[in-house]
Amino acid sequence: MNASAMKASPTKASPTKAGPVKVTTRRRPGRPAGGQHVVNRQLVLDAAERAIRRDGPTVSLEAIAVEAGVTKPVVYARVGGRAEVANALSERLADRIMSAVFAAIQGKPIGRATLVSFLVANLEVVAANRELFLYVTGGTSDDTPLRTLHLARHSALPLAEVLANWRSSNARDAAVAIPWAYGVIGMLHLVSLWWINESDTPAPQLAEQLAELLWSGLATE
Amino acid sequence: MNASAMKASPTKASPTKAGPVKVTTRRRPGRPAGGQHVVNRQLVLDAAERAIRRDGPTVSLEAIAVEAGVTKPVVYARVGGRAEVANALSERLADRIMSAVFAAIQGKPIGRATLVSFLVANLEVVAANRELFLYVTGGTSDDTPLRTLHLARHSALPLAEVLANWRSSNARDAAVAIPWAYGVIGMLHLVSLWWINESDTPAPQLAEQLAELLWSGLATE
DNA sequence: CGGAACAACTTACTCAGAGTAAGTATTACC
DNA sequence: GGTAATACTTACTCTGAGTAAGTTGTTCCG
Repeated sequence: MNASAMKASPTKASPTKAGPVKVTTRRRPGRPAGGQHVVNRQLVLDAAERAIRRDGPTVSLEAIAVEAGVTKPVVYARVGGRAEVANALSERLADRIMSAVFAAIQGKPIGRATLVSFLVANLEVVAANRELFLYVTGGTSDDTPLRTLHLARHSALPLAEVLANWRSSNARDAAVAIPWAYGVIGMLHLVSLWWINESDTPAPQLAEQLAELLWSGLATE
Repeated sequence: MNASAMKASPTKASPTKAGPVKVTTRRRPGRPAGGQHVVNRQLVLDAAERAIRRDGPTVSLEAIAVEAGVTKPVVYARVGGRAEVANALSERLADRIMSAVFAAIQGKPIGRATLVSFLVANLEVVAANRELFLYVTGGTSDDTPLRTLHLARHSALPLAEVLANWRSSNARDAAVAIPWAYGVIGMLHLVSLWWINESDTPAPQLAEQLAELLWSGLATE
């Protein structure tokens, strides 16, 4: 389909000089006046997000470039190839999750209620960034598993630190912190994937179920 | 008949590889005698696994076909495109994991020791199928997240059934079985990914750490 | 026994998208 | 005003997925 290539261009820089068409027409070559980039890394990534939300996880870099109002080499200059775009967006999503999480549990002591807040915040951010989540966890790149790890690390390491401190202050072995953190993030990862695709359980209820597993464990007595 | 000279060329002697001269001679066209396929679905998938182990998760379908001693359209006829190859291999890996798991916990009652056996079996199969694991969890296809779900489902649903029965027999709510199953599988998924890439903790020790989380939960007292 | 029909392939293509080399317009500097 | 630097675009190459058309041997029927 070539339609996607020409989709986002509103006007093809019409030669009629009817007026100052300030639309997101593609920049002309040449060094700009301000000495600054017109479309910086931030804006490219914003455009990438928009394109992903619109076209799903299979958007091409070309489409992202068009959405940003530039051409492919500019995307390469600002952020890099497909893998690096995905990595950058991974970090964005991880940061977004971490902000929501810390906002949700700020000041609270570690306990079951805090755990539920943590889980709900996670689920809600994923739900609000569905296409982005699918993009960074799948996409079309070669290194997906490594990027999954990359994304996970951004969530897991802060969590591991919290866990390690907490365990230490309770006089318990802190060596479990890292595997536990990856475990919890992995749990959230797959449950989120299942949830946004095949379940309509409300987030708080799902969080309660997960909290029951994580807080009390499987043991019945 | 114009090209009697090129008839005898066994293969194109792949220019890039200097590997094993195993190169199975490609079949000539024509209906075979037995009326059966010479290279069936099973053999194609075997070849795919071999190619993945040799070339890593980025093998092309072409390379898989060559490894199988056939050409691309045969691969398409037997198993399908890249996504379907990956799905089929996902099921293979999931079955392999499930066999190991059931062999490990057969007959044992559900308890902490059984949980550890379950986890160790999982980790060991993943470690023994490292490249395959990376292929099915990453690969290069469009639908990776959905295939991840596909792979996970093959492990999660049997587990969910076990959990549901166990919860019911203990007079506890069985509705948590499905989210818990996805949670446990997701935990194993990401921990495995982290483990085979960045950790050298022995499998039994890692399994113990995870078991501590899953069995007793985070609660300290 | 001699075709027509068919089955199982291979060859050779199309198509899309990632990544890059070369060209062009604009500004800055001396 | 001319030269260098800069910020782009155009236009390419290259790889790999997926497919259409051709080729060779087998079977079935008269």
